[in-house]
Amino acid sequence: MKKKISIHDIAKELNLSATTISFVLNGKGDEKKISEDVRRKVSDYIKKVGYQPNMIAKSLRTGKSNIIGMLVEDISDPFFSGISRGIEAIAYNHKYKIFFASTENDTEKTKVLIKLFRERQVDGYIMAPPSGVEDEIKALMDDNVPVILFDRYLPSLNTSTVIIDNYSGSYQAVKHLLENGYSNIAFITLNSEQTQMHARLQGYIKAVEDSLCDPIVARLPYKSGYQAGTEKLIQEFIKEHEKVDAIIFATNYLAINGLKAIRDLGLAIPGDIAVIGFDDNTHFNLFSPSITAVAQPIEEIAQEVVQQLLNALSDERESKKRRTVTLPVKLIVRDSSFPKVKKEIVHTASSIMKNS
Amino acid sequence: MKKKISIHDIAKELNLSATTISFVLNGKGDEKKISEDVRRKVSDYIKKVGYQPNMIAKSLRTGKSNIIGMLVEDISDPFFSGISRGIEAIAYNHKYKIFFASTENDTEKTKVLIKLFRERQVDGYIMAPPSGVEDEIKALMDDNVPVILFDRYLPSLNTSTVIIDNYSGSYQAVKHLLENGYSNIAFITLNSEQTQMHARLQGYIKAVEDSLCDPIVARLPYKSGYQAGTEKLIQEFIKEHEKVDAIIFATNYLAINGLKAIRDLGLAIPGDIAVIGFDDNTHFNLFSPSITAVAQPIEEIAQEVVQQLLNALSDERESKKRRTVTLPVKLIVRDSSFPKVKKEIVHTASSIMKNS
DNA sequence: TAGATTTACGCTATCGTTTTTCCAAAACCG
DNA sequence: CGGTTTTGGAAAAACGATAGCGTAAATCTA
Repeated sequence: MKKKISIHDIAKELNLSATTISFVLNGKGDEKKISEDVRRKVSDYIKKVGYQPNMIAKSLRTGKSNIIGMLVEDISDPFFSGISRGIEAIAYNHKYKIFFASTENDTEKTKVLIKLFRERQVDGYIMAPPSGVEDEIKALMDDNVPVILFDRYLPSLNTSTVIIDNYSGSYQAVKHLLENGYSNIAFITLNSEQTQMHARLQGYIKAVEDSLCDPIVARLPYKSGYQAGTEKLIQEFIKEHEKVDAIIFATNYLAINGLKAIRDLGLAIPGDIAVIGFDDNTHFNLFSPSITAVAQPIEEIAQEVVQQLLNALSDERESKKRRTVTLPVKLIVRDSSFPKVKKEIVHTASSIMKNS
Repeated sequence: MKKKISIHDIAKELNLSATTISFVLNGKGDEKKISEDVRRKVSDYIKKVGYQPNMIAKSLRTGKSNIIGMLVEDISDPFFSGISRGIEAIAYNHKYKIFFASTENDTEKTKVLIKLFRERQVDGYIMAPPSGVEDEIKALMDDNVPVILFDRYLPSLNTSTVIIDNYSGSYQAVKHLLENGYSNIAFITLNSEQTQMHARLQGYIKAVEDSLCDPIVARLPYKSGYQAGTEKLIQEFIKEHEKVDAIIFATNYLAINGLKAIRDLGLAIPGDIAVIGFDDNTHFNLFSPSITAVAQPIEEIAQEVVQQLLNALSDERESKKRRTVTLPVKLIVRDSSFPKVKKEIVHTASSIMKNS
């Protein structure tokens, strides 16, 4: 590896002190009254030899790394990778780099990751945390390191948070199905106490109860591991609940497996079962039928998260303030929740025929 | 921010020298003959106060950052995020962290990113490079910094590379379609000279010519920006080529837009047009019909890339060797390329009827 | 028991910056 | 012209850890 050129090499070459080079480099020429002459000499030389400052040394000295640590559940999940993309782009414009890592929702792994990030002196954190890392996050905040949570939060902690209106998302979904003539609406979720999952469930329950119906809920094990397992479980659930005419899936992962399950059972959507997914997917409108979904505002989440973090980063006082922003969701109506009406008529007709 | 505890603080507290602490910390106790007694004292104290070494200082001193820079086209693209996920996981086990960034296939942005990474003394690079960054990559290699390319390579550069057998992928796709009775097979690709796109096109052309057919190729502008634009272009292409009975899309992005185009034209798959996508997608088997695709071995690519990089990183000599690994692809046959035979018969029958 | 060897650490320079303090010379001021 | 400011920059001390020597004390050797 070729010897990299340092600020001292430049100083020596130009018969100046490292201090002066540093000032010029950092645009403190005015403040520190460096003559135009020297400034130009320095800039020219730097350009000529292609000098690149050593950020590591800089970080060591200043205590700032200009790195943001981002912990998500799974970087290859479309929701998280979409948000990551947005965040990376904005951060890049503000001279921040992002360290991404996947927690896999594993508390221990997350702790290790936080430790790793701390060792690297990351300036701020963006996380979709698993439960069980409250102490670590608390420690960060106690040390005045900005932390922004998104997607979910930790109830016992007062943090800055960007979430979406999960409750309303489910509520809207149920209402929509009811309006379209579905009356036995099931909710398939994960057996998780994470806040976003909880809110989605509560929104569903409230909406169903408001309509004087009974909630029908399936809570699938969280770490089922194999997709096949999830699909099987959903199939069983559907078979055990014959009268269910609509299902809301609480996550994208569940929706995909649910669609497989429904397909493999030979059922029609929305003829036999209407479907709504939570968290939209680029491909949902290509499915046959296209899939109705509660869409999360990916772009806005990314923007809001970064904005909050940058604020906290730039202003000590600001970082003390903790605010929770709740972004609205949007129900994207497609064919999988098409009004049941027509179907009903046919149905009724055939029933009549049978009954007569 | 609370004052962080340093190795010297520990030394002072325990009446030892920083050196000793460092040795214990780095497991050089044996080599440097540190007594069990001292070792325990140090470890205990470290655990007690929760000391965390400052990687930045360490990096400055050692010249190694234990960071790998990874440049992909778009971190939110399923292909790239899938690979990133795999790479991150493996690297994590080897104490390496990854810096991800999206190049957006923009040469200038890529150059800036490489510069940014260099400033941070990144130990090694993994890239799916746009064209035009040959000089920067050359400079890295000249400085003995390991670089592994994947997905595509730069013909003018002798680098370590992990790619897939794009040529064979297209070839197999064409053969498969021919076997299933399709004879007017079009290829829709991007107007890009990137190696992977080029190989895919060549494989298609060779296969078509081997079968004494004429290639029918659409090269869509690379940066069409809007999806809608791409879809429109594909629609026009289809309308202009009535006899085409099968299309191979050279990328996932094209396949998705192509499917939309076909749907919006009211054409049936595979009845009117059979479809094969290059690069499989989790959702392709949920589409109706399910979509045949050439699948890339995501896991293997990630593994191979990291393995090569780790080798180069651990062994100076190894890093001089440049090898290109070509991984096989796999044609996943689904319904969108279902044999045309039956249809043909019906067709013929109806033709006869019409003609008679 | 003198000298050699081994054991168990310590000293200090160093990595490349930034930052605080300091200083000579020039400029200004009445 | 003596003293005060201003100008333009230098010197040196961090930042936190590591590495190359160095060395005192303990143990061994003959």
